[in-house]
Order: sequence, then C-alpha cells, then structure tokens
Amino acid sequence: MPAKTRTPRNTLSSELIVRTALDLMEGQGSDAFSLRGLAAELGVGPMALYTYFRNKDDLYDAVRDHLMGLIPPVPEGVAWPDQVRAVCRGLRALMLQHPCLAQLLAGRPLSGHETARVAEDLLGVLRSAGFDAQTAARTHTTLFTYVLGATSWEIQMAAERQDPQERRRLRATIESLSPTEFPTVVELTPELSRTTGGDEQFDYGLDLLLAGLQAGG
Amino acid sequence: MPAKTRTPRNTLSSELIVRTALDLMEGQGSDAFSLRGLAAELGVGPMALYTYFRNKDDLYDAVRDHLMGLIPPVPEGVAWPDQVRAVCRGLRALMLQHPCLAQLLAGRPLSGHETARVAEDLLGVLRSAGFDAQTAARTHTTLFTYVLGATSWEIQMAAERQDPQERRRLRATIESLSPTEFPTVVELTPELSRTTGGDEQFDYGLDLLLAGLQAGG
DNA sequence: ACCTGAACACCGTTCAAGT
DNA sequence: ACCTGAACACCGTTCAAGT
Repeated sequence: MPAKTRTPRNTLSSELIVRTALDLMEGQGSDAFSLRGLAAELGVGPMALYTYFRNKDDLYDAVRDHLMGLIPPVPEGVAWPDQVRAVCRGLRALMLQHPCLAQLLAGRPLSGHETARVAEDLLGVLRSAGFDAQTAARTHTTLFTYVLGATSWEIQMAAERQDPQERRRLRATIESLSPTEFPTVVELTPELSRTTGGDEQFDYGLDLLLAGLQAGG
Repeated sequence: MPAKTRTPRNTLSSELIVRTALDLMEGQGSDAFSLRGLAAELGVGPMALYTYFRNKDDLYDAVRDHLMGLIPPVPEGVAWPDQVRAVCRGLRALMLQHPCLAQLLAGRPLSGHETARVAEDLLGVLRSAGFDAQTAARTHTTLFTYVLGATSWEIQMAAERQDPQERRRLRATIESLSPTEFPTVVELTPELSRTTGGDEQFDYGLDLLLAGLQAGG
C-alpha cells in the first residue's frame, strides 16, 4: 500500500542488507523474517539480494558474524575469574539485545571468524590463569554452551511472557499440575518463576561453574 | 510416483500422527518437516490433520510432550549427586536419540505437563538433599539450561560433521584463522575439536556444576 | 557487475462442501 | 466427527534477460 519507491542502482551493499535484515529480525521476530520481505523493505526485487549472498543461510551467517563482532574486549587488570565473568556476561548481553542471535548461533555454528573471538578470549584468559590445554578447552566449551543454553531459555521465556495468550496458557498449565504427581514443582512455583531470567539466575550458574573450576584440580 | 494408496476413513489418530511426524523429523531432519509431507506419508489430504491438531505448533507440542514422556525415572538408593547426574544424562541421551527434541524445546517452552517431569525429578532430588527452596529452583534451572545448551551444540556440531561440504568449510575457516589474532584458538585446535561432543565433555561441565554446588554454601 | 520479471516447486491455513 | 478439494497468500530459488 505505501508504494515503496524503487531504490536506484548501485545503492545496495552487503552492509546495508545486513543492517536492514537485522532491523527486521529484531522488529518482528526472526521467524517472520523472509528474503522477500527484506527485498521489499530495501525497495528492490527479491533477486537483487543474490548478487551479495549465495542464499538465505549465507545471509544468516553474515548477520551472525556482524553481531559477534560487537562482543566487548576482555577487561585488563582484573583477576581471571572476573575476566571470565566479563566475557560470558558480554555474550549474554549481546544475545539479550539481539534476540535473533540465539537462533543464529544454534542454527549454524562455528563457521566464520567472528565466532572465534569469544573462543580466543575465553581460552586466552584460562591459559593465562595456568590451566592446561585440555582443561582450558573443556572449560571454554562448557562456559560457552552454558551461556548459550541459559540465555536462549531466558529469551524464550521472555517472549512467552509478552504474548497474553501464551501467558494464560502457561498459567493454566501450572495450575492444572497435580500436587501428588508434581509435588515439588507445585510447592516451588513461586521460586521457579523467579529463576526464568535475570542477572541473578545467570550469575548463579556462572558462579557455580567457576566455583567448581577453582575447587577441582 | 509411488502412488500412495489413500488411507481409509477412521484409521487416523493423534498417536499415529505424532509417531509418523516423529519418524519424518528423525529421518530427514526437522527443518525439512512439513504438514503436507506428513499428510502425504499418511496417505491423506493436508487438511485431515486439522481434525486432530489446531495448527503446526500444536503438533510440535504434542511431539515434544510425547518425547518428554520417555524420560527415565530417577534411580533410587544412590547418593543425590548421582541422581542429579542420572536425570541430566537421561535428558541428554533422549535429545541425542531424537535430535529434533533440541529444537522443540528451544522453540516452545514449558507448556505441557511432560516438561514438568524433569523439573519434578531434579527439584525433588535437590530438596531431599537438603537444599532450600530458592537454591533448589536456581540449581534446577542452571542444570536444565546447561543440558539444553551443551547437547544442542553437540547435535549441531555432529550434523556439521556429517555434511562433507560443511566439513570442508569448517576446515577452511579453521586453517584461515590468523595465528596473531587468534593465537590460543590456533594453538588449541586439536584440544578444541575433542570438546565438541561426547560423554566426557558433557560430564566435565556437569561435574563442574556439581562441584560448585557442593563447595558453595 | 548489478538488477529485473516470470516461473517453479513448494509452504501453512481458511473456507465451503461432502460423508 | 472426519475428511476432501480448491483457493489464498505466502515462501526460497532458478533461469533468461536486460543494463
């Protein structure tokens, strides 16, 4: 209806496409994202995008790599556990700010240099702290997958809370839980609802991992 | 081409639909799954499914709840850390056996009684071990999201390894990493590749969490 | 190289209709 | 209740063509 004006030639670029794609994914959810919608937003035909990206997955990779480039640097001059905390919190903050990143990371892993940034940061800190190669690698993967899982879940629950219909459905499910079959869940419902997000819950798990790391040996 | 024979009336059921859907998701990947493909496999028109499920998401929920019902019971007569390990390993094993479960859990959370099973098991064990309500709730969510993140990542990496084209792409990316920009990643490449899956890597993170839990107080 | 337009082989879902 | 068939409003992508 708004009759978008056609974009003149040679005004398109990979960067513009990635930025616009990111805007659309954040605006209306990354499930609703489509190449045709993106092309319409840019004022070009769907096929114009194929000059810059081989296919949809290729564009997804570019968006993900763009986002991973925004990871903040490791803080200097603090103890290594605080450096680990900073890297993990930085990744989580980025995922919360750009919820589509969770799906982009879960969907197409590790290819692309930008994903290596987090690995380098974590591994560097752990090696400097004196951990051997195998322990550093193991710990890195553990931390990374914890951040991924915890934050993805947090984003999912937040989305559920936004939709009033889903809110009712969740509430109905909880209330229908049999107290004999699920006694502890029913008893701990208020405590559980407080664990579905927030810095405290995230830091609790992170500190558990760090405590385990410092205790073990 | 195979000219599937039409299924006679009243032979359809929710259970049959769910089982067939699960077979298709495991056989050819849950991304390629479609209602139309499922209907064809069942020998009915696409709309026949709408008698049993309101829409595609509703079917996804049914498949997820079906799978979560297969969670093994908590073992009796062992120390609580081993009970926690058994629940977490049970969920992981189920996810590995049915890779689509990872996406089903990430996509539509907590609604449905079956998902409460894991929560009840973990919370029950933790409460019996003497942890207060808040610690039990926090620890449960930490453990659950760790299992989710670690296993989802593991599944993703395994899928990547299967596809020879993706294998080459990953190898090329790793080899192109600058040793000055990513010194630790380059140095620890062999150790890192050994952390992308397997029981040892999973148990390493799980034990880190348990050690942290027993150390803290 | 950069982009268009038509076409292909798909989707999920609505609607009216049949048994 | 159970299922069909046509139709709608979408997809990603190929192909041939234009500048």
